Amino acid sequence: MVNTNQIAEIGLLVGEPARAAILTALMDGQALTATELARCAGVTPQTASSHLSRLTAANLLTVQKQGRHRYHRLANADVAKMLEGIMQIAAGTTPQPRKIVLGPRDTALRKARTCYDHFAGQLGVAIADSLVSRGAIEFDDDAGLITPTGFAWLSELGIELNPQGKRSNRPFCRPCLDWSERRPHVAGRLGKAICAHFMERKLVRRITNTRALEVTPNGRIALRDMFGIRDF
Amino acid sequence: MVNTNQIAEIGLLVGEPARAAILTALMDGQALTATELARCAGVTPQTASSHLSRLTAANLLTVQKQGRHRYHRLANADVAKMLEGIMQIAAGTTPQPRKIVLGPRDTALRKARTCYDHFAGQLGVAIADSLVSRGAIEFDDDAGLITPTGFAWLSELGIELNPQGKRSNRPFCRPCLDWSERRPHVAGRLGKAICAHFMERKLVRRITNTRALEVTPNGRIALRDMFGIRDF
DNA sequence: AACATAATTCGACGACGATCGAAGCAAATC
DNA sequence: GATTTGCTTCGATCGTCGTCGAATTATGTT
Repeated sequence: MVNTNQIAEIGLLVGEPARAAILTALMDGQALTATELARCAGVTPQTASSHLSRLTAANLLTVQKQGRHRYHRLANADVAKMLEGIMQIAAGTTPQPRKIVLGPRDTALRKARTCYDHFAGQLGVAIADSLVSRGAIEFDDDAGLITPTGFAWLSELGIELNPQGKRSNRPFCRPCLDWSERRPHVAGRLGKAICAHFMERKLVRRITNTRALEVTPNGRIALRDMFGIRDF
Repeated sequence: MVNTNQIAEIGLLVGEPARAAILTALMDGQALTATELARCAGVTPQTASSHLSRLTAANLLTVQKQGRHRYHRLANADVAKMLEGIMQIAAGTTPQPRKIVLGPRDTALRKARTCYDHFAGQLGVAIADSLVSRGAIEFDDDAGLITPTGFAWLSELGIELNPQGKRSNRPFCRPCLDWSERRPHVAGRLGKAICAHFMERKLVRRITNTRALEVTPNGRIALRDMFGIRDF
């Protein structure tokens, strides 16, 4: 049984700016080294190290040794999902002052980024809209479903979903409310599959040191042909 | 755009045992007074008051004045969902020492309780299992769906769902992984509707001062007739 | 072997915040 | 009006934790 102390422990871990920065930096599913995380959290490596060991001890992160580097990543998708939930609330907390000018980095993040293992930002939302409008998926606040025709169509595009080993015989997908767009994008198995598809074929590429993504020329063509998205 | 400080702020709020206790006490959707919350968090009313004002300022709680009492409740279902997510992780954090003996209160909570607006515990899981086994709903890790036959059958039982005004034309429901049973129970609109149905007809009743529920004699009959659940 | 870099541990400092007593308000009851 | 009860504000105390400098360990490079 979960007691309140265990809950508070998790909250405490997230409730520290440096650690929150580390966790959000890892939200895109990448594995980063301790020093990289220190830099993006704005603290010294010693401090980051202490944070990382605490996060790892609590099973929020896992470490992978590779030479003299230690790569840190989120322990599993559930942790990402929890962080999503917190970000959802955090976004609504302070009606943040209407920013007049967005920094270029912010703009890039809004445009396209990864969210653990799937697309988010305007790109993520545009893909979701396209899938909904052509009846490939159906969305609700809490749930999503891939229609039979959608399943077949995605298959033709080369996006394979493997629902074997699943409790259900229908292919589900998960809507994830985008905190920048305030509209749902596709998460879950389908979101992961789409993201992987684009990554493998180098249709998108990570902008170094951010969670932001850049759509390559081939990617632009693919977005138009697959999803009818023209302005990327 | 959500920055890390906003996230840390939420974490900080949850990351304090007294506040975590307050939030979990409100997880069942009830509204409680400041002193009640103080007692169940194990702090003095002054301390609780300070916590409550912070939680309210952050829009995690809302207050409702009624005479000389101030009733506090979770601001919305999203907050409950966020807490669910945290509890999910908290449950997995420490492989808690295998409890040999459970206190009577724990047993009652495991047996049946509310989770914001729906059933949880053995009761919640049993109902979910029953719905799945008779094909009324289908579950996946992240999503759930009410089948057409399930929809009709629930209607006959007097459990009405109103999917009007919703984005989708299909009735979805949300699986919510039960932290005591480690299996999904029904949340979302359907979960709420079932819970309301049972509450209205006094088929279950709250055990005072806990989130635990008691099944009344009529409730036992209803559970058997509706869902084929015999051992409650 | 010597050196450079990644990462951790240790210790000390400083700040934030949780707590409760005392006092102050507000609303109901006598 | 006086009293009781629910709740909040203020102020002081005390712990905890985040931080970084210095030193240590580990790995890779020259």
